Amino acid sequence: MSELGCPILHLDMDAFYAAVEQRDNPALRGQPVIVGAPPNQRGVVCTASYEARRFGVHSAMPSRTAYKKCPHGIFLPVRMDRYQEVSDQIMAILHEFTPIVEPVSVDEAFLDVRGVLHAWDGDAVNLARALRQRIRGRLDLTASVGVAPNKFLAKLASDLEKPDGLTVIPSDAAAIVAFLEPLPVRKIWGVGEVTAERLAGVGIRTIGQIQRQRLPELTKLLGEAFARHIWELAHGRDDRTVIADPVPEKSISNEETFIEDCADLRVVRQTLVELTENVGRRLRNVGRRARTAQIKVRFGDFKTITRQQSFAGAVSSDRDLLAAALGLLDHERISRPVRLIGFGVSSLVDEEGGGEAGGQLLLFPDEPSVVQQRDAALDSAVDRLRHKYGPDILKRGDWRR
DNA sequence: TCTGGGGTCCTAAAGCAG
DNA sequence: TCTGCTGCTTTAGGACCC
Repeated sequence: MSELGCPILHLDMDAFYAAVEQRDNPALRGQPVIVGAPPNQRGVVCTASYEARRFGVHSAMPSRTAYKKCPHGIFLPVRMDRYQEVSDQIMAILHEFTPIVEPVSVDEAFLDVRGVLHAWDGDAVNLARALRQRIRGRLDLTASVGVAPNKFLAKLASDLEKPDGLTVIPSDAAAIVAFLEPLPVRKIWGVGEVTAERLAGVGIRTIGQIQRQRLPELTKLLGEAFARHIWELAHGRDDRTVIADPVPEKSISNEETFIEDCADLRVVRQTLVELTENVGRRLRNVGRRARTAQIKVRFGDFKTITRQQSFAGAVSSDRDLLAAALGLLDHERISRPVRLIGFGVSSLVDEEGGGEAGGQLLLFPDEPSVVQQRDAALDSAVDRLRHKYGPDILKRGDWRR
């Protein structure tokens, strides 16, 4: 657990996507705004404004269901670029308060403020108030903030008085245990539907019941590592630190759900080609190579399979990625309609170097092969064209292995 | 009845090597 | 040569998060 008196802040923007839309277009203020898939298509709600939530609409709900609950709702598409832009402005403001900021997502961050409290009379609540005021003043958006001795409690706190809330959990171990006692197990970060069901199966529904449970019993149910983790959290103990350095991505993927299940394998293949090219472009953009490629296929009944392949070395060319993607797909001999197709890469290494297995096997290790040089030049030219004129400027023809 | 997309992390099984 | 053990890696799947 972080030392008592060294508080951590968790900032969570209120209904972020919807709030940005309402701010950018004042005509939407006070309206039930629902950001996500259109109501007549497959897809879910990303964010609902508080006006829409009053009708029972919430994130992750199918858009069709949201429409039934709130037929007069204003459905808007996700404008991720815009939210990312506003997110950058928020993170810049957070950095005005402390250098130790860990973004969790576009609308959430942890702050370690122990080194800057002297400027706020030693009181993190003063800092938190100023932080919320500055975000509201400059960006016209509201945020909820939790102040607590560790990350888990700070996150829990920020959620308690949404929207526009400021909640403090003091550093008193006994008070913390008592505070957690009546809360449902789902409030523990990492306990989702499945784990909650499993716990309910042995009569555990509140955090207090976990506190009173013997660790070996919990281990039988959830496994060693996970049981200990949630047992510690249930007692309000969490020693994870706020990490300011951005962690490089460990995988890159792209997937698409068809508007209707697709029985035409040629369409599935063509979609896979486009997804793979997109992943390849992003991979090269961040200057990395992949050692593993994976396809994902979801069928009409929601059964999902993944198939993966490791490369002898690390690759980043469309030629290598497409060969892997289509090879994996063809190997499956798919004979029923496909709901979703996806492609992803993992085990990423830096473009140059990457260890002894970082590059591909070469006849002359000091210089890339002619084929590799040609592929890299081609990919680079295509990437530049697509960056300039959009992703649809070039379409690959009949791609064969 | 409906269930997106992009990630991370964990687990279990299987294959392989010492 | 066979068997058991252990540890590592790969693969597949699943839970969870926003």
